[in-house]
Amino acid sequence: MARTAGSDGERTEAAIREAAVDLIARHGYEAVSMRQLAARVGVQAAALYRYFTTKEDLLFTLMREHMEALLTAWDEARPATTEPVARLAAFVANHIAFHIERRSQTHISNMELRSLSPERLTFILRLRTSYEKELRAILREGTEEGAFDLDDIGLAAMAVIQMITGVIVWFRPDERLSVEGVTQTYLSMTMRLVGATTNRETQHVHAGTRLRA
Amino acid sequence: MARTAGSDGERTEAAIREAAVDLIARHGYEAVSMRQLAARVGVQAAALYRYFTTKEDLLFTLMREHMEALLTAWDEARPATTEPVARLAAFVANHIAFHIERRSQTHISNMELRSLSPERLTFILRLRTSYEKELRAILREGTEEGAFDLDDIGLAAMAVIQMITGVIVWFRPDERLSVEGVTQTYLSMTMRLVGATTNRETQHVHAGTRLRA
DNA sequence: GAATTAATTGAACGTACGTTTTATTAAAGA
DNA sequence: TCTTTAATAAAACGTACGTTCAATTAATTC
Repeated sequence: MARTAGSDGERTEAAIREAAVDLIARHGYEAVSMRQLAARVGVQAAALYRYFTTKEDLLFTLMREHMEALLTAWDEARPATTEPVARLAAFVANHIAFHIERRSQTHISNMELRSLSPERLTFILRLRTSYEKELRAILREGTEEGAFDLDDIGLAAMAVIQMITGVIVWFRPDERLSVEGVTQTYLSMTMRLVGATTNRETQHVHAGTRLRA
Repeated sequence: MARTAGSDGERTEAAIREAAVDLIARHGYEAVSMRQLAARVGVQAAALYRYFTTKEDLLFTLMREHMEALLTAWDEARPATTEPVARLAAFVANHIAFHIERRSQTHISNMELRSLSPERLTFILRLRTSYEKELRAILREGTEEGAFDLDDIGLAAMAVIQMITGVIVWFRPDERLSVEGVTQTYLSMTMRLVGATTNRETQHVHAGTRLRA
């Protein structure tokens, strides 16, 4: 046997990615063998190496694309307004929507970092940091404007990220809760957490507005 | 060679546990080999099997004892009062103190669940659930009494747990922040999150949550 | 329709793993 | 002191892993 009838590189590569995301999210990177992955795709293990030079290269590709997609999603969802509460709400809503839609990829990006080589780990962490910076900027500027009430911006940012990312640990789309309902609840918890001034728009919003660095 | 001079079963077992916690937390369960672990202990791999029947048995033992220790710690820290804010504050403070003190074990219990057999996984998850029930009870009763303002108890409980467990992801004891400072900040974020009635009770909080020495 | 390129198979390589077995020595008990 | 028990080493077993290589067939190009 050799090349099979109807074989197509693009389709095979897509099938590999899809199967890898599912298997790795379910069993963990180290627990999934190349033979197991190949079997799921319907191909021999050797065929995988036409698309990814090593197993780690496959993992890295999945992670990089996930992180880049997250940054892109936020770039597109980012609101024009400078109003802190609206910006924070947009960030949280986008984060939750993205993570629910891509549960498996997120799980991988959170759990399998230690299987990356040092250079690749650094690369992924840089992407993650630049995403977290977005939240910190919102919280910092909102605090400066008096819309939020925070002592420690970095600490609050970590708390918010942990809280809203935690959704994927327990939330299942088919349950009593809708995505919208969960998002609403998390939005209100977030606003309380950061001490957002409620309902009435803050009068002094524009007083101290500055451009971000 | 055979039994070595000064060898002692109890000391060896303790050394195995200690080395295993450190190595597994650092590299992951699957990435740590029995030979690597044995080398760290200063012993041959075969010697490990005198203390743990399999590699998974070792992992399970570490996890079970960690979860039981967590429940015991809360049992001892549980305040006599029924005052909701004080109870919640005690829970959060104990949780953070415990998790900072046992970073590596917590990391293992959170990350390596999928390496357990189904029965053992169920066992560990049962312990975890019974711990989370404690928090839910506090939030439910506090809400009924009007001390908290929550729509969805279960959802709020998950959010709080995720937030306060997240401390171990980034907190390092030797940094600008002290354990006490971090605990205080998380306490106030938690109280806001659950919509606790403020100020008067807040002072009560501070009085009731002195950290155990 | 011949030549070239794309896609895959099947077999193999070397290595590392968890675990078992057997032998051997140290310590404890009689 | 002699016997028993505790603690370990050393070697081996079978297996599964990531990866490579050569051969082979399908699709595309000229």
